[in-house]
Amino acid sequence: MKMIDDLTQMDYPQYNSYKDSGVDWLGEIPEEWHTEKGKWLFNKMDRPIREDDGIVTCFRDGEVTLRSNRRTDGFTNALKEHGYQGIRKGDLVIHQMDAFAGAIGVSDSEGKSTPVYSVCVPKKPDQISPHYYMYFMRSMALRGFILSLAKGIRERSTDFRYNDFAKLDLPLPPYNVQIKISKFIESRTTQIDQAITLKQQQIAKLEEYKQIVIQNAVTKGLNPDAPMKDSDVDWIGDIPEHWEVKRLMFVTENFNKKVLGSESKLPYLGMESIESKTGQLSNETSEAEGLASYFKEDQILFGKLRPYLAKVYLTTFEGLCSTEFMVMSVRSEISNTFFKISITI
DNA sequence: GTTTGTTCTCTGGCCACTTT
DNA sequence: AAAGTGGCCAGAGAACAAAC
Repeated sequence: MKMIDDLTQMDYPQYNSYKDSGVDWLGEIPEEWHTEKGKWLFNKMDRPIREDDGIVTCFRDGEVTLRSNRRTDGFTNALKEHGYQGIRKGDLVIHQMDAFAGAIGVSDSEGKSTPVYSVCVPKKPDQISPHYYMYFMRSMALRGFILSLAKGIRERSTDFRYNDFAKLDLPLPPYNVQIKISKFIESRTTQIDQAITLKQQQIAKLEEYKQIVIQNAVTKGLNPDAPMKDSDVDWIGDIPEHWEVKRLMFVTENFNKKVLGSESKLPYLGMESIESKTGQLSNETSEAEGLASYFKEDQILFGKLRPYLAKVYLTTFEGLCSTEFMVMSVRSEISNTFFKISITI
């Protein structure tokens, strides 16, 4: 928790005075900043390609790099590479079709790309930082700004081309401030990413520990000092002395009643209704069609299909389920919940 | 320049056929 | 009739290509 607090403590410097930018969607900006149209800031390039250029892709996470740096397949490949253009390191690349989803970035590679990218270069390199505008535009994109400019009706394709960019009023902080802002974002996001990685490792460890706790409890009991004996079953190993090993067939009954779904009003559970591993019931109960299996309260449903998904559910009501579930009644001397946990792991 | 269509991958889920 | 085996399918997500 401490780490999160540290990271989210705001320590942004405040400016002494702000002014109205004169642009609706920008609101107030610091006194010493200006605004400029995109076309004043960047030129759209259209470079010829070179012989040994590799293909550069602008990804939605903002990385602009040679394809070969990320993966080798999964791309749609051009047959003729019609209209391909050159890209240089440091170019600001705006993906006309995917900008709305964040595909805007500064290239770290040299190469060629599809013509749907707007490849931009600062008009005055000593006054304009591509990185600052990359962060600015990505932030706008991810907040839905570009989507809001959409003129078309197609769902996952919002055109955002250089001309649209050219018409936008953008903030223009002094150059050294642009650099500062970019550096700040970079170091902050790196820190946050590191924190995320750390947390994920901790979560993974805890998950593993949870499994061990459960597994030990169901296979070895709660008393660590209890005398053990060999269960004579390879995959179980030692068990407490006073335990027995029984085949599933002796503790459960395969309860198998098939019903035509259309003849019943009972709620129906499909495979998708039970969450993997956790055995949680999602609220999606639906109408049964065709043949279904019938179950009563307090029975165990075990997903037979792709059993590694570990879909196990202890029923709390009467209903129908997909025939891909095995319906089992647990004999009275065994605890339902214990059984459920045992077969889930 | 615009718009519409492709291609691939991944994931989760259903179904049919053969064998016990 | 249950169990085992493999194929099929749909939908979402990604990243474009190419035809107008």
